[in-house]
Amino acid sequence: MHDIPDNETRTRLLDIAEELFSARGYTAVRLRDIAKAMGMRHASLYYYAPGGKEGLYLEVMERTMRRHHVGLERAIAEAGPDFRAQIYAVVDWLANHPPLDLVRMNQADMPELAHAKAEQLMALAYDSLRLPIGGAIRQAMEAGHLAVPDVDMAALALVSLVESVHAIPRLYYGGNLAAIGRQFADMLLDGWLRR
Amino acid sequence: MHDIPDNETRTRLLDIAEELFSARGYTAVRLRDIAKAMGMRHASLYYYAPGGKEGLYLEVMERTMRRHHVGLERAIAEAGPDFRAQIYAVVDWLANHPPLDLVRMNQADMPELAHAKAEQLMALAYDSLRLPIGGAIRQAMEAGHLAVPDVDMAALALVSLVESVHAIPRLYYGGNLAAIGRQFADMLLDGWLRR
DNA sequence: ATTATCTATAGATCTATAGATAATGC
DNA sequence: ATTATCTATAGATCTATAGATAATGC
Repeated sequence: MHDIPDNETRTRLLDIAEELFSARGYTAVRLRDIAKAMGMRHASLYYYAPGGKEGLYLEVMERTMRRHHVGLERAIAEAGPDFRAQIYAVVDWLANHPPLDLVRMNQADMPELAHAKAEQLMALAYDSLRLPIGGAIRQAMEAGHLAVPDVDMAALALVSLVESVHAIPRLYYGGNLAAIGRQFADMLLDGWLRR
Repeated sequence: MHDIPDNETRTRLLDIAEELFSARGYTAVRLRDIAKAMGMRHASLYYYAPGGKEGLYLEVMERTMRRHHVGLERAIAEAGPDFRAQIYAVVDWLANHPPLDLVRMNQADMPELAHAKAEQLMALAYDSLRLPIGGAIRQAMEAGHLAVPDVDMAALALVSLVESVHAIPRLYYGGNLAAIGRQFADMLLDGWLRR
């Protein structure tokens, strides 16, 4: 068996696979689709991804989640001490990456994978979002700026709410996902009710 | 060609197909899965659904959305005048029906269907949620109880937020989806920030 | 000799159709 | 005669593998 190359073409494969898997999920993406976007025959994908479709999906999604972990951590750190600025940094980060549909992953993608691998991936996914965002929330809680019933749930709620911009038909918005994401985040921060 | 029967078996088919399509989406559900849950051979499904997989999906999801429209309308009406009670009624309604993943529908399911049918279904989906929930929001706005930047967006945000309970691993919660849904809705109504 | 592709194809799986069969209803 | 299933199978599509081929590197 050949060594798996670690070059530009391979990262391009991971990027393209990420884009497709993130948007459409495990089953709806065919190796053909990935190959077409790569400009090669689907058989050639096995040169870069000997683990086949399942191996590629797992590798790609793990990479996605690790990137989110460090990226969110950094985005929050660079946003300074203001909580809303930190949340906007989270929104901008999420809006500038492929959609992250945790419901679909949980309900549709995971059942197609080996059980142990699936559990491991979902645990990584939750940690990658929970830890950075939860950290920011916890800090603001301790400073007395906000009150949420459960920090982890709140972090998950923010992600789900922001990601729901991908459910808005393209016609409806000007294409600026981050702007709508911030609007959604504002609703969550300020609340609907007048006081 | 035979007439399509309109009996108990057929509604059972629609119910089972709804459960599976709603949870896992168009491509991840095989006619075999539906047949297995029905306790028949997959070829027999064509007796009740001559439109095949695509026809069945469209019919089932249209039925789902129409049911949501009238069901939400009624649930809100029966909740009385208090806005939070109306929102809880929405949460309870959504929590007691199969998951509704608009991002997955938009990004993964629709591209698999005939374009015109897909557009029609998504329009129906948005209207079915927007009209009842948006109605309740608008009324509370006019009464001066709340302020949201965009009523339709707010309605979509609520649905997405509540449906995200389906992203929580079963282990984590006690199984009471509606309770977590209410907790999420409270976050949106009251806001995270202290004032 | 190694690297990065391709063609060809096996094998599995899926949707869909044709036609047989058993049970029920007139 | 109608209704509700089934078996068998065609045809399409998907993943995966084997082995050929061309280009590049030593």
